[in-house]
Amino acid sequence: MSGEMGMFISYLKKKDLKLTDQRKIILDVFLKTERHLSVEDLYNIAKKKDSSIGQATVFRTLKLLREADIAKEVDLGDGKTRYEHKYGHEHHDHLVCLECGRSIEAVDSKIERLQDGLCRKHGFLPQRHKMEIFGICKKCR
Amino acid sequence: MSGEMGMFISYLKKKDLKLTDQRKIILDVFLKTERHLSVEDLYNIAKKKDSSIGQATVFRTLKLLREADIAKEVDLGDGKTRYEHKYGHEHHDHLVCLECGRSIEAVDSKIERLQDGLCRKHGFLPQRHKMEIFGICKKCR
DNA sequence: TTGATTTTGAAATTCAATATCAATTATAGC
DNA sequence: GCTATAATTGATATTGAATTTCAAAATCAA
Repeated sequence: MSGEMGMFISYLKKKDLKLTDQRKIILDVFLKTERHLSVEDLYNIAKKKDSSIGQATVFRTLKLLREADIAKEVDLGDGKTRYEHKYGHEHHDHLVCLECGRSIEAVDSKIERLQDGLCRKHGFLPQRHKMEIFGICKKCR
Repeated sequence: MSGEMGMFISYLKKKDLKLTDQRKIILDVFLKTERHLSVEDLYNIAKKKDSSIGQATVFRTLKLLREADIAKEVDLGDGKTRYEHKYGHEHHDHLVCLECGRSIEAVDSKIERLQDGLCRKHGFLPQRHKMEIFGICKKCR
């Protein structure tokens, strides 16, 4: 069992929620996919494992995964909310190209540390954050 | 005439767009309002100045103002896109409280500098960015 | 095993974002 | 000022992601 599955089980226990087959399959598939997934994307992949899984469940499970700090919301500026898992990934920001739509994952641990400091200065307890820079990428310039 | 109006006129000229009464009124009202405004919010305010102004025009004008770098998109996590003007404001991030919904504007020039550096390192030309930290504010803790 | 409670999936609903289109308006060139 | 051309407008319709609904099914503590 992966660490993420353990985190999820703990989270569900804490909230008096149940561990269902659907939730297990959705998390499993989610962790194995290295992409920014919309609800529909993940639904299409999960369906292959268990054709009875519905979109609503995927939607609800992604919300739970975000609360459990296993998933991260990403906005690529196309009007759909996308998710990525945190498994095996350092913190990173997204540089989203307005020309080709591709996104680069850029890491800077200093930024995160400064963000935490900023929160502390305001007595604010951070839970998650969203950070996307939109512009033109190297190739499109 | 404010600097912003000048910026807007230049932008419109560059794009071969026209300066209309509606656009002037919408920008004027937008600059005078110190709040995070949804399209509907701004529509309701602008309507008082000129009751013939339609939502669609407000929506389209806000888009133009963002392109002209006069407006900034803000996500307060309630599913509506909001806008704030940049007039008289330093760059700032938003700390959005998940309990009470209020948002704190927090400034850290170091973060912005690091972000620019990050972009440069990836050959990326930044145009705008979105940065919101969600958590619990001082009062709600 | 039981029973209270949660979960599920199909379908319906909501609602912000966006497109449509005929009428109106801005502006460059005469 | 006029005219032609292209852009703009606002009411309305449409889209589509996000969310809710609800009866049937599944979970799990006792």
